[in-house]
Amino acid sequence: MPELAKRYDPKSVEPKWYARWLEDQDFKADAKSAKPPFSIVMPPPNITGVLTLGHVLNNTIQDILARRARMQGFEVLWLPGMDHAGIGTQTAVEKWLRKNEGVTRHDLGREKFLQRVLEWQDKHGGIIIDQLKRLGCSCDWSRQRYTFDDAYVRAVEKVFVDLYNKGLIYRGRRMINWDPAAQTALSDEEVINKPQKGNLYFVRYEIPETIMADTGVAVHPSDKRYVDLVGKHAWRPLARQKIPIVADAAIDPEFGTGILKVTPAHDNLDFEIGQRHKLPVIDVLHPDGRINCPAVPELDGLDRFEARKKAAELLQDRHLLAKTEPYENNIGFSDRSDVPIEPRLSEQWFLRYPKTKEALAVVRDHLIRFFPVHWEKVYGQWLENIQDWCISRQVWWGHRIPAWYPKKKSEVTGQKSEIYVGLEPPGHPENWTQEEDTLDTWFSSWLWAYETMDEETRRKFYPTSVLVTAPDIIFFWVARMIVAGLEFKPGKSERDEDNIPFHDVFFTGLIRDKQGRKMSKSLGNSPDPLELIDKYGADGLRFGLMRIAPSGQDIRFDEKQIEEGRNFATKLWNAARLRQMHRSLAPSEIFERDSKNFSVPLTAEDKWILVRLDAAIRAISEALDEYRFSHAANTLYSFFWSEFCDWYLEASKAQIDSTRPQRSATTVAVLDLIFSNALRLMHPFLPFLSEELWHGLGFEEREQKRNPSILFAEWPEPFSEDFKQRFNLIPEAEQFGGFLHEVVEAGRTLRHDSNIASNKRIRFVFRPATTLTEDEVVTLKALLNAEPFELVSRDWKPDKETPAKPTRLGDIFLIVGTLDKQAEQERLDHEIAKVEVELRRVEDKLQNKSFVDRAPAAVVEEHRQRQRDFIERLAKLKAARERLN
RNA sequence: GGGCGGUUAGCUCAGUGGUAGAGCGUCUCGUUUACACCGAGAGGGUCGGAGGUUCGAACCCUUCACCGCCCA
Repeated sequence: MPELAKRYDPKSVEPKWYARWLEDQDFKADAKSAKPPFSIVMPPPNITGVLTLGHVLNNTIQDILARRARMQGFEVLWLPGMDHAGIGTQTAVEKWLRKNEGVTRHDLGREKFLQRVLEWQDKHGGIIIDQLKRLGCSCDWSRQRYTFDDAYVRAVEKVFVDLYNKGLIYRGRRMINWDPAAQTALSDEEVINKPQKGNLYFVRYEIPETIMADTGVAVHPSDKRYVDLVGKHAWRPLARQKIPIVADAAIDPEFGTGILKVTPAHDNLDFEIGQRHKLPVIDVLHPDGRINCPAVPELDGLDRFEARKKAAELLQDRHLLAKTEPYENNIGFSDRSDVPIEPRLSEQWFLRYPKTKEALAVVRDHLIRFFPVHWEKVYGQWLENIQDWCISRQVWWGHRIPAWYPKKKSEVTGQKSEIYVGLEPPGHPENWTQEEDTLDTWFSSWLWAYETMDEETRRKFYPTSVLVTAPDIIFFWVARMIVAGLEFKPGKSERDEDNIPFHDVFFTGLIRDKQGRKMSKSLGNSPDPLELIDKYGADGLRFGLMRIAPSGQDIRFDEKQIEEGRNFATKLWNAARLRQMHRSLAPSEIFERDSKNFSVPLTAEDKWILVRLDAAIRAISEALDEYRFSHAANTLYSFFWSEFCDWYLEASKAQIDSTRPQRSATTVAVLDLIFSNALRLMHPFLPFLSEELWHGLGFEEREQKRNPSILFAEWPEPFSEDFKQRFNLIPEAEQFGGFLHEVVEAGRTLRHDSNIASNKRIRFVFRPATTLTEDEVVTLKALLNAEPFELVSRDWKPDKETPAKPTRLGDIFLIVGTLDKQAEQERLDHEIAKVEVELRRVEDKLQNKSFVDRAPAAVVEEHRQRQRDFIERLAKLKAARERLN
């Protein structure tokens, strides 16, 4: 084993190992393997996207799951890929073209424009894949997929054709959400409701710019004020015309005047009212949101928001506007372009969702488990109120809808639809025009869980084990994938459990900035993960992020926490260096010897750290089983740093120097056992550094026969009962270790309170209440930096001015020349006060008869023990205080 | 309006009925040959409010307040 460099440098470690893993094809999944399968499909990032902290969070979690599963002996497939992101990519390219060439996509025409998008994709696409590699993602890159792969496109088209033939996809003229900026229809899920301050125009001329499209006036049927008016007509003031007054139960008599003008073409509710009363539908908007109404020249051509003001003015001028009141209501905004959505009547393609009942059932019955579980309810509510999905987009960059319309109507005969839908274009293509629209990007990604796999891969790895995603796409993607799995049945049987896309879904939190704001490009509050990797290493970034990623909560990001991740990596590195300094001491195999009769005398510290390791293994495994990543990371952190480094490693220095060879050999063996387990526990979180140290400390030769990489080392298991018995690893051993540490802490407090620097050797006297072994004395001496460390008998009495502290193993005294009497008095008074408070609380409890009678005996005994401890401690403290007088 | 989270130390958060915790920050001391990206020590909280259940509540129940998210 070569000597480890003095300082940890991620840059010289991380690329080296990633290249090696790729070279050895360690991430490649073998569909023919006999091992049990574990699979994840990556939520595909956008082809032109760059790595964000959200990706880092999401993919680190997936990598942790994949790496741990590999160590647990699963055949692991982590399938990566990318999404074409229809509207997003098209908008980006359009923007670039407008800025740099001053042309629109319409100037270029469909074919040329798509050519430009492809060029753009080749130039900017796939950057994120390299970034994921820098993060350490152990994906099977040989299976990387794209929603525009030929086979994938074919699959999307086939699904469309099949659903059409089943009657689940249809074309219809309906109210849809129109995005005037992107100029396309959107699905309901792509509309975000935001409260907006607006004006309420009386009589409820809330949006006066579309007043020309009003085709009726409605009141509530039981509204006495207006009941006489029903059936009569009113004059529409702009584009003057007679319109009917109707009664409809949907009107809220309390709202405004209780009279509603009905604009069927531009409001969902109005459309429904219009349908009920057979009111005409007049569309007065251009697709880009400008008014289209030559009958009112003052408004025609104006933008919808300018038109609103102008229309109010016109009404005002004609004395038709009673009043305006400020008023707040929810306005739908486009998730894509963040402009207000315009409800609009339009001819679009829709999907009537199949298998909604089944989709509800598989989650309700926990065939699919959600983590955290409360997302089940959100999912259920969406499915129960589901509306048909508008799947067509007036966008060019996407999967073109495989539908054709006849050029001449006369050629069409019979009642059969005039539309041809099929995988292949119709015969005599010259007589047909293909549908211009493309499909919603989510209509392609809902097949992602299985269309990314070939037959053989699917047989082995579908359904996937777990999906890791952010909760904001629970409807867009998670729910629709479940529906797709149940409808298209890609599994090995017809049964639901073979067709669900995943068994578990883990929802991550959203990453927010320090102030709790969402990260966004416009706020510029999103740090570049690549810069963070440069600064702190990928391991540092991963570990730092995992420690603050609670399940089910949003995450407040603070770079400080990534710094802590880096610090932990450095701590690990340096601890390994300490072990390596003693590399002349051959690794011992005492823990591997199988004979039940074999045993070595372990010190209290040895036993203590081994019990703590056992607890850490247990806690980390349990936490990971429940997707509690921050809990696992924090357990690792405190075990390795606060327990192993702070106590055992320090104590081991004295033991390694022992003149008894067996003692130092045993210490080395314990050190190695801890390192071996800790490195393996850390590997999913810190893949690079754990691999580096696995080799640096020589574990690749000692523990692994088949594959030298830690990637395939065995995931640590809690100790067997046998093992614990053999080495006497019992709770009492752990407790005793804690008592020893209490002595050290007491001594250090005395030292500090007497202003003696920790590096100064000083005389301590210990008056034990129990027998200590030689090893324990050596340990105490070393940890206290005592010289000398004197053991005295029970009748030893300290000088008047000797600071003392009682502990459960005995009393410790610091021997100083002169004592700061006042400071010592203050210290003792403070401590006495604290113990008195504690004692009073325990005694109050014990004096409560119902507590003693009704609480479990063990709890009562525990309190009695505490009472005895406090009384003894108090007596000693008071005696020490007396001496000072 | 309906639903879901949250409210614990200055900050970020753990803590599923029995001694209130961690990291960071603060204060004091220290470069003892693993580590100053470090070590040692200290201070700091009536667990959002009010009721209730219980021998015992940060934790369970009811209710209120405030913050955030989703749906209508």
